[in-house]
Amino acid sequence: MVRRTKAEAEQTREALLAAATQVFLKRGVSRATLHEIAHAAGLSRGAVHWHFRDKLEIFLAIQERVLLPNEAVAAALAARLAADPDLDPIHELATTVAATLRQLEDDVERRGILTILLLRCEYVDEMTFALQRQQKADAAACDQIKAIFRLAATHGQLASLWSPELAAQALFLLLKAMIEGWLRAPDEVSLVSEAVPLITSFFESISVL
Amino acid sequence: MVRRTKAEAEQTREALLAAATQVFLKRGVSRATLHEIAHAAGLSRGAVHWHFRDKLEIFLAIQERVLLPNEAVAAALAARLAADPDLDPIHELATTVAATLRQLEDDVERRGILTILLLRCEYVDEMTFALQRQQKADAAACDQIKAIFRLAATHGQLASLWSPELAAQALFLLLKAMIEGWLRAPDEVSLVSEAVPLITSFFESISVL
DNA sequence: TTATATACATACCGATCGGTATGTAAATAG
DNA sequence: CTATTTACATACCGATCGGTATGTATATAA
Repeated sequence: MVRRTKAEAEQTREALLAAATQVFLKRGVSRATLHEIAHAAGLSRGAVHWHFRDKLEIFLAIQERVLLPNEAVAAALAARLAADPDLDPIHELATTVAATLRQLEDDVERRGILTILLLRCEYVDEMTFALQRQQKADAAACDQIKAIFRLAATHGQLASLWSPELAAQALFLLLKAMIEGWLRAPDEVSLVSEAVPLITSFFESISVL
Repeated sequence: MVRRTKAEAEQTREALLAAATQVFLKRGVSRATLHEIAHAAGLSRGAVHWHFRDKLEIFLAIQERVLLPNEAVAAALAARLAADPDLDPIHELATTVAATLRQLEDDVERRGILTILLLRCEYVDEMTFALQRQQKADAAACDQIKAIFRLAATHGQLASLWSPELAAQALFLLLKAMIEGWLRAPDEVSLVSEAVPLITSFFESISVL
């Protein structure tokens, strides 16, 4: 067989990850075979074992390629507020949420990976590490949203019914559940058109008029 | 081996289902072996194959033993309102949600099964049927909650910001996400103490004062 | 009481899969 | 230009697992 250059080798590594994503999606992580992954990439198991120690390493490499939805919201929001600290925090939060949902809806690869994380993976033994990672990321994102709402509360923008922590928790949970519902119903539901009215009502409902 | 009476045979069937639940929880549905299940029940694979065609049949039998959380809320609520149609629908809904959460928190077996459905199962090939069943149950439950809020709206109890459908959807999603978060964090979180304040704020927030 | 069906346990078998050892041609280092 | 390493492909091997066939003692029907 022809030996490849370093650049070509990197390409085959990418091809293996892309193939593994498809195989994980179609067959689930457990049933996915190293041979299936190699074959889907037009390669042999030798290539797989050269680039990755085992299936877990492939899975983790794929997982690290995506931000969880709430993570993405928190990251985008932090970037915006860092660029212009005078922006209205709640307004920016609402805008960022909508923008993140719009981006997500069109990103087929991210949707695939998130589907794998949610519906094609059994979090057991070595895989529990992956779940812990997701939980930490979610907790961090929720904390960032809480900070935003605390800021909003000091500006008197939050209705008295909602503590900043409770409002953040609610938004976090709504986002999570909406996206999970979308991932569960392939092609039946439009994420943005279902989610935006709901978060709009939510933001109006927790805001001081 | 001693042949059992019909009643004893039914007991071993139950023992196999209980053992399978534990094995699914610890090892995930995919990795769970028929031998593991049999061994956990103190039996042999012969017993498993006598009572069940294959692992899928065991899984489906276990799945049918539980109501999904939102299903349980809808069912309990329907029973209450059937018994006394003059009850205040929103108040009963809030009460039923809290009661259902309380029940769920103490029911170790249900928690285990729900954990399997959420985190120990890859919904692929034959398993997609199980996911479809869950989706249908969720949709039905959401529809029942919508009906409650429509009723409340006709009584003028719903704040104008929230359409009955949107309010139902929001409650449905909040419940779902809270319970999923609880299932993901074994023993770290108390479901009731985290969830009740949130749904309380939610109900106050969507209600007309 | 006897025949049959039941409720399992045991044994065998073929398929599959991952790890590893090995082969090999080309890239790259010297 | 040669030696070595790289980037794979191929081959072998042992473990595992599910299906099935078979054994068997007892409950139950007649």
